[in-house]
Amino acid sequence: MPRPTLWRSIADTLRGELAAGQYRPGDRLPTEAQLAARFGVNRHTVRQALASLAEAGHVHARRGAGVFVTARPTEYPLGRRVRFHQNLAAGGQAAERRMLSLVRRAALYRSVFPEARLPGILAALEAEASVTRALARVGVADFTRAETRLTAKLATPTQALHLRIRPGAPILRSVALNVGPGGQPVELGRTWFAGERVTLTVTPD
Amino acid sequence: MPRPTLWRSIADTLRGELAAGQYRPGDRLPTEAQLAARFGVNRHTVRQALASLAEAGHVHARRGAGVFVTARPTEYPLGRRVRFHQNLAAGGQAAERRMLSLVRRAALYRSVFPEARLPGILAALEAEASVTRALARVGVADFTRAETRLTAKLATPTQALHLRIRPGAPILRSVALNVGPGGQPVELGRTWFAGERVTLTVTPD
DNA sequence: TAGGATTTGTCCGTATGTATA
DNA sequence: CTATACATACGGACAAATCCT
Repeated sequence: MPRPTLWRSIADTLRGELAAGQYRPGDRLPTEAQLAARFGVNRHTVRQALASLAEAGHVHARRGAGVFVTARPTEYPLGRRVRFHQNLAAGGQAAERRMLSLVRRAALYRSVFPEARLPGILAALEAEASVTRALARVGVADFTRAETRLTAKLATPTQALHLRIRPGAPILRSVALNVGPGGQPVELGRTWFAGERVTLTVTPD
Repeated sequence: MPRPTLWRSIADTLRGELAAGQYRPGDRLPTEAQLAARFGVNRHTVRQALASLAEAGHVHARRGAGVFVTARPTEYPLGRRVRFHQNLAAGGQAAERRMLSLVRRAALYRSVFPEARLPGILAALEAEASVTRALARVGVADFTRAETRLTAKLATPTQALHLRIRPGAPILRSVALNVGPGGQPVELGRTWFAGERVTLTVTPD
């Protein structure tokens, strides 16, 4: 449990008001100065709270305009076409970059590879930053997800550190079995998602 | 394209040095004060640059210890080529029976039905114990899961009571949109699973 | 084991720039 | 053009965690 700080409690309060529907998607929040006056703190303290809400995808700020409630919480679709929703934040390319950076730190993974079946996979993994490219290097041109198991856990301190959430926060654990074209297992991947930031979306074909 | 700012250029410089291997995973960066002196800026400006690197998963700070290079960049493991299917509904296979049995002892339901589209659904729900049979009674012979959104949460005291877990335990929230044969929405079902007891399995068709 | 030095985290205040309304 | 509102950058002070003697 993280120590209660001013900006954290302010963020919690605002998040609660967002969840309660006090502000609806697209609404503009009070200005930073107004919020600072309301909570009796410096404007920078409010900014830190707003920054955490923006990081979680709940709001987004537009210079000169205000801080607006994000249309929808962060979603990650698991459908046949894995694409990021662009209507997430009404900002265009800036929103896209923010989304990508958000995703990049919203999950942890640990994979197990069958070295007996895939000679040279370890060297390939060291040479390539991408698992996909490493698999391609040892002859697995394509792979598909054969099974995914999902469960909810609490973040350990180590996981919280890497996911940039607080220890004990809810996380989503995914264990996925990826198989090659012939159905042979090529990777058993465990992934931990920051549950408060990520929503997995499953859609049938 | 973001305007070049001081903290951005500092972050770019540091990111370049990380990429160049000047600092290796696990290494400690110079202190904020040292970096501030090196770049000739205020400590807070360095902090903003470091925050952006931390957000991207490149470094992480430990109070009293320093700022360290992240062991492994947090790469998103779900590639765009990975296809997901979902087998939690519409099949009547063994997976569904297992699913239902799990649900019975470890999950809570709350459903929303479009009464305007389904006249008599409320009466049918009162008469039938099964949602499926209630829907059949008002003319929806079959329905499929159009979309499922999954996220991890913490159990509220009320949820904990019903799920027989402790408050604050991890739970898996599922929001499923069920549609009829014509694609019309027939049920929006929210389900909370006891995360420590339940594993959802997603398998291709 | 104790305590002081180091280092990051939080909070305040002020000033100025830049985009928006 | 003017006023508003967020963004950046400066500065100082203290708290909290860690490290080292």
